[in-house]
Amino acid sequence: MSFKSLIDEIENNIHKILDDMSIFDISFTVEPAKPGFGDVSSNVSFLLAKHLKKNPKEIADFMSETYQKSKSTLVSKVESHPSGYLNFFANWEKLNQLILSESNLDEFGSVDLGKNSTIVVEHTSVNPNKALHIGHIRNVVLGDTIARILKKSNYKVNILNYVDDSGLQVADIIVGFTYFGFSQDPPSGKKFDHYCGDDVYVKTTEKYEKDPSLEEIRKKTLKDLEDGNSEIAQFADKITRRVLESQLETCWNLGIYYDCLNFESQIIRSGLWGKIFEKLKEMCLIEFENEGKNEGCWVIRGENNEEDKVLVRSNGTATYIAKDIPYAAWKLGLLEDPFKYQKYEKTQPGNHLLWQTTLVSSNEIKQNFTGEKVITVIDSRQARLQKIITNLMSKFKSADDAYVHLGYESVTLSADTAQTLGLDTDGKQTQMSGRKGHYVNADSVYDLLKNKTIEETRKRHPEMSDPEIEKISHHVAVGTLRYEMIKQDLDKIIAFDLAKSLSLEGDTAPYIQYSHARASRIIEKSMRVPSIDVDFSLLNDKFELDLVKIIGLFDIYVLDAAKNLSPKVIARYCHDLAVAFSSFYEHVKVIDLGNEKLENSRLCLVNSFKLTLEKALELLGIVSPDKM
RNA sequence: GGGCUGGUAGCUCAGCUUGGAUAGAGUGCUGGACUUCUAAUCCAGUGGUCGAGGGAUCGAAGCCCUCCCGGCCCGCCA
Repeated sequence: MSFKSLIDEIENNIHKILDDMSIFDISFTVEPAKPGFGDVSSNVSFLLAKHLKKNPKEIADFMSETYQKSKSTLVSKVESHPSGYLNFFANWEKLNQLILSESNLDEFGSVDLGKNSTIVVEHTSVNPNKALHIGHIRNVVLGDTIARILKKSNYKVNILNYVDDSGLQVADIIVGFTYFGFSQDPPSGKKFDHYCGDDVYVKTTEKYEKDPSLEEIRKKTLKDLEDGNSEIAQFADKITRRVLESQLETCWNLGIYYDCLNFESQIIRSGLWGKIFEKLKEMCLIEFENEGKNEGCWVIRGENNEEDKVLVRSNGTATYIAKDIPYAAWKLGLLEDPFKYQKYEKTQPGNHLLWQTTLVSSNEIKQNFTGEKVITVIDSRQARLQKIITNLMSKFKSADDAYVHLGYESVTLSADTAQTLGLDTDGKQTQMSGRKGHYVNADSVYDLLKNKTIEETRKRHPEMSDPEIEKISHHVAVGTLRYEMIKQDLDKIIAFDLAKSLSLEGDTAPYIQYSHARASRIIEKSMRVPSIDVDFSLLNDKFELDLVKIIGLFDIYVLDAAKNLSPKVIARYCHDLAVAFSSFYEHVKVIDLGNEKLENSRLCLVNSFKLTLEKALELLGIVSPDKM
């Protein structure tokens, strides 16, 4: 609750006033005020202006006068602004106590949007034929952050990673291994996923371009992959699992964990498609074409001028999108589960239990990773296909929002970074391409960031041990990378620039983490345990109250982020918190004041800030170091 | 051609869902603050026809329409 308590009080009082006037159908806002306009503002006068045919200022005068008579515990003053706004000033002594006490609770910032319902978040889902590049990281970080925010909002979250182990991209590296003589062992020091992506995949696809006749081999390999008993499929399974393991190392290093790995090959072999196909026919969601260009195919009719989409070819085989339909339905729990479950071979850091589907027998008890709602994180280039699936699922589930495609714009290479990769893009940003080898590996960006941070940390702390520097630098590097991936809106392209991404100043994770380190240091140097049994009336200057206020807004932003599936809301909140604290830090001394009561009150505030920032950063998967 | 999407300060972006006060950050540039709880910081200044035009409104960056510019998608490929 916290700051929300103040808002609720005002909202209730205004409602009562309106009730007395017999006005019931007005949805006014009561929001945290802009700086310089009190603590909370309401636009109620503007809305009444229409209703009562008076000007907003007159109404605001009337409202503020009437409001004085209301029962107030957290409001100290109401003012009507000449513009027509109604501005409220808080009783800070009481609000300080309320906010700072609550911020000490573990569940501070939690909201109950989910009512403990189950939701599936699927993310990552990178073809297991290459290493993750910086574009994949946007997906991974976005998905992981959303999952964290939803957990904080009282959803039970099942996090899935869909492993497309039977597609064309996998076929390509298998062709490389079986026909072009690539060794199964990478050069020493190179991760297996990097080797498959940088060498086998890129060089194999180069060969196709020179010799189009190789297309036959490619097609045949792809077909063999779908038949689980073929030698090729078994070999591919071995290879893709090695790549997957390398990819997971990258994700785990960034603090990203999963609940279950789902394999496309198993979905294909499970026979789920056949069941869905029958259901689609029964429900008349697809049509058989007797003539025209799609003669002999089953299609989904296109909406608003869009082309029809073929689901089943005239030769009876299913297309790519058709494979996604049973999986989507499975995630929503609409199909009888054909899978058994095993623990993944490797343990995730922090002992987060990781399961995987299997079609062979398993001694483990049956698991359930489906959800009442499903969020699938895929970049917006797939928006059209995802829209088709969303439509189908809304028919199956009779709910419009059961299946959500969470789309986001891609990460491109800035002109400068493209140039360092040897590409001339005429001064423009350019799309990454795994096939062509035009990308920046996630692992290498992490390494660069970490090395730079090690250097910076060593400069500041010559006394620090190497393992400690290493640990701090890891958290800062991960934080920097994660923050860059979510701080802007999902519909903005990120033009990744290697040089600029190494900045550790300004609106970056290190700036935010640094504010936490400063707060920790104050507490450490005080040689005291912060308490909430302090005199809250002593916290009364602008820098102190600004900080209390923003601490109190945590749950409001969590709710906003969860409702709108918008992690950048939390990123901005963390930044705002850090700005408020940095400003406080420069202007307000906390220890060695010679006034123990005041020191204790300020220490309580510093500790509240520290605890709240830790919780907020945790939602972004960013660790808060005590020193840096 | 159709569908989706972006256009706000030199650059990168908030604000738009729910119209109202003075359009905010970061970065850049200029200047100032470290014997002090860590300068990965703070403070001040600089910088805006909110892509263009029209419409409804007492009131538009925001809503509606048209247009311009950029990006992505549109296979019986995956």
